[in-house]
Amino acid sequence: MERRPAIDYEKDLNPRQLQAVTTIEGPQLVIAGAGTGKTRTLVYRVAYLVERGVSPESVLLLTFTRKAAQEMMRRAATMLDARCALVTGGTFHSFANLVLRRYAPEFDFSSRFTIVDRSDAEDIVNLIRTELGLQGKDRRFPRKSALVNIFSRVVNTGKSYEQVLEEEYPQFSDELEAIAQVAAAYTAYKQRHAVMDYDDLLVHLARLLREKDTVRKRLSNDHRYVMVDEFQDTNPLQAEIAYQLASEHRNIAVVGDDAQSIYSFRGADFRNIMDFPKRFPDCLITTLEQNYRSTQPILSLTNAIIANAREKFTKQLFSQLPGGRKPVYLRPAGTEQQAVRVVQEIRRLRGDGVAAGEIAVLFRAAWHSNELEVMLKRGGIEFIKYGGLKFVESAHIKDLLALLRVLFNPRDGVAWYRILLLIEGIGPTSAKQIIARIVGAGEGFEALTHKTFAKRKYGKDLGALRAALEQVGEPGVTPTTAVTALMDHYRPIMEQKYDDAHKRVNDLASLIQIADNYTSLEALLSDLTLEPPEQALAGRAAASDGADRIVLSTIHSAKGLEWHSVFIIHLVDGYLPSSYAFYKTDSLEEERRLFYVAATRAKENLYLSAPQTASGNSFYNPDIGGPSRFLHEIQDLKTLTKRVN
DNA sequence: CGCTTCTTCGTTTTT
DNA sequence: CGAAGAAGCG
Ligand SMILES: Nc1ncnc2c1ncn2[C@@H]1O[C@H](COP(=O)(O)OP(=O)(O)OP(=O)(O)O)[C@@H](O)[C@H]1O
Repeated sequence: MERRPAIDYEKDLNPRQLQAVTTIEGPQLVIAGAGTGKTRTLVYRVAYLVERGVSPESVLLLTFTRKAAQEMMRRAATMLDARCALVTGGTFHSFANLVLRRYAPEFDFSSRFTIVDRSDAEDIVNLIRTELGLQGKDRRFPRKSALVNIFSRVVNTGKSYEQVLEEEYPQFSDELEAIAQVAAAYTAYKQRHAVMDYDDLLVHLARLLREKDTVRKRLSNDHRYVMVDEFQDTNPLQAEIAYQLASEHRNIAVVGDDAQSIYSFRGADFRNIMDFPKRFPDCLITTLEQNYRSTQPILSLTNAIIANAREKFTKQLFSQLPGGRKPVYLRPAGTEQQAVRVVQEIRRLRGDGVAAGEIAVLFRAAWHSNELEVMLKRGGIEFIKYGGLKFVESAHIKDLLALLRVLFNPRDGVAWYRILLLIEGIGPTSAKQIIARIVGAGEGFEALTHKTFAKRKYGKDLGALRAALEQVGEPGVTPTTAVTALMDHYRPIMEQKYDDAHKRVNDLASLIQIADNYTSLEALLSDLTLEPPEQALAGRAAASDGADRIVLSTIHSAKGLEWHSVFIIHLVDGYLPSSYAFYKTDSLEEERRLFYVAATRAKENLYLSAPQTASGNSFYNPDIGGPSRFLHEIQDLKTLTKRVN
């Protein structure tokens, strides 16, 4: 076992952190501002537990976002010795997936379920909507994306359909009954076809814990120490899961910052964090005020940003890090000049020896970096972009994945639908008939060569499909073998379908690379949905993995991370805050917190860029105007920042 | 079934 | 403005 120097807890932690780390029994809440060492407290606590003989597998670390989960698990793994790499954890969704693979049969669900992403969910809902004949020319029925949104809102907020419709979709409140009907059919479909959407993972896990006492006891006893990072981002469903997991021992430590709550759109409420002490009146509450990430000039600005929030628990932070430069305030003439300016500044930082991986550009919405990306490419600067069209969302990858999915779960109706529509001569009607035989009549692959279909003009193609699937489907195939074989089947189809097939072939090849890291098809498929390679498609082929590159990220995805130098671009009313939030107080408050999260990512350098003119999304372009109101409202902006051209 | 043409509608963030 | 959906034709 690799030896690392013993941890000196008293040296590495301040007294309050130390108390939180060494209090290992019972409930506790750490509520503290950005960069005060909340995650550090958690990972030291992991080491402390393991050092005292707690088995690492019984320590469970959970959080909502993938990036924060990765960061948390990565930091935990570097502690103490190799044992710390064995702690369980990740996102709530990935944990739910693991548990449900084992316990789904408890509620009559197949363990070999596949996980559907948003676009699959929309496709299913669309099928149902057509089948139920709910669209009419004079009828204003929600489109598929709205329906899926509504369903998800209901699940994540715990509100009723009635309430969600009234509050968020008043234009559809007449359709309550029909919407509920679609929802019921959607649920039935998912059970019949053994598929779960993202929300189902949480719903089913919560239900399992709530209703199956023996399972709850067992899981709770398996995970004697439950810890949740970024607790302000958990919604009621996730909070319930955490509480149930701790039900047998009450060893639950949660850390969070109400000022960084930015996921209300999926049911998180920053006030929820205050429910913890209500539920556990005897809990230890730790607050932290010293920031160890940023220099004082940056902190003075971020304190000023959050000071304008209406409601907040956390206090002013201070830093003892030496030196530091004032945040730079840029006012480029337009968005193109902004991109040029940022590239220029990045070059300067690189010249000064700042590593590329220590530089990040943050923004509100994925498309805000489009211009900058062009400029960076032109300048030969490599970058990683988080957000935007992902590798697994491109049509050809989805096609190939559909083939893998039916191999793993032959009942997966959406996957079949996608595969069948690729065949010339098969449209929605034939596809449904064929699927009815495969799944409904339980015939499996054999249905593909059933005499009804064999004599139709696409009979030969169905036969070839069956042969391809059966050839791979031998027990014990490795994911690599499966992907390679199905790629041989799919490639000619792709070449016929897409003009730019020669480019797409590279992506299929990267899928083989990815598959190489897996030993089971289940793990490959689950990961590709739950933790897909999040790099946008564009950069994939060019960039060698692990290379040190500039990061472009949405603010949401930057949560929990830190960089030496951070740029926040498009600090313009209409972008940040998003014009969508202008007229809702709560949303505006959340937009401010978003700005706060972005600014608190910076260790040494912070650049704020507010272009003087910014054309919005061309058509829907209201109120995009001056610098962000969150800059305006800061009284001492002039002294807190350095204006540079 | 697969194609074209016309109309309508919503617009952000994540798993 | 662009995507989704309705409608119509061969
Ligand atoms: N007591 C300490 N001594 C030295 N460095 C510390 C201490 N506490 C935290 N740090 C460092 O400060 C930085 C921020 O810590 P950490 O990421 O744990 O904060 P956080 O509270 O989780 O922040 P956020 O809420 O913004 O994600 C890290 O680089 C961490 O190593």
